[in-house]
Amino acid sequence: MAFYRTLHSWDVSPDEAIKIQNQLRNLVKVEKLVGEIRYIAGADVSFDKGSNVVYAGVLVLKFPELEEVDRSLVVTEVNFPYIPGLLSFRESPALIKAWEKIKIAPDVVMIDGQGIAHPRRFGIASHFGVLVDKPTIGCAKSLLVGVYEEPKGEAGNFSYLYDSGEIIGVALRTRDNVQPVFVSIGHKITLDESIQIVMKTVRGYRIPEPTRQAHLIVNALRRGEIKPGTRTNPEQGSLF
DNA sequence: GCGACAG
DNA sequence: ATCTTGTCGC
Repeated sequence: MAFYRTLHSWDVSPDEAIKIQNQLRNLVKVEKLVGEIRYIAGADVSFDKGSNVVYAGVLVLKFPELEEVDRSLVVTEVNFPYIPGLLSFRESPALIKAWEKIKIAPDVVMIDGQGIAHPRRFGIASHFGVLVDKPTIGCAKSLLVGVYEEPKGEAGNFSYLYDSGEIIGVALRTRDNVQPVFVSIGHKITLDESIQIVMKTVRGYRIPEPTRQAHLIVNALRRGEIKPGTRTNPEQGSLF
């Protein structure tokens, strides 16, 4: 039963959603991580074609081993459409439902989407971070806003992402000569730490393990290959 | 008005 | 996001 706070309704119009973002953006904190990282979580959602059924999941991995220690998978419905800049209002409700069932609260959460690399500096990673009051990192596969120079070809190189003259994130090469990912601060973390953590959780694929594993698991859930629930669910047997 | 636009 | 086989390159 991980903690989270309700700061607003999800049953809002796009215009109201924008107002909420402009209000909550002031709650985002940029600060160094406190203490060592013991657990890192990955969160993602999956959909069927033109369906409003959402399959959401939060996976908790031990750091730096990246072995799964907890998971929460839920199936719900959504009606808010996908609108660039308002992704959080479509995916966060389901992610929060999965989050509240987690037993092991992670020290940092990696989310498939932008953090402050957003028009109003309040992408889904920042929004989710503020709601669960945990450090979060935004790791997106494509660009939403900003300009950047192509980073050098080898893994580990990055170039800053700028928007309106300010640095909002980086284009980070996680694999040699492979399309970079876009990393930005979500909440309660620094950009440097975010970059380091992403690189430390990359295991041979472009996408770092937390979000990659979360993506694989919610897709398996959508295809009916696995059932919703928690790692500590009686129906699923014991932990180890 | 035109083009861009996380998942 | 999702629909999908083969194909090019390290």
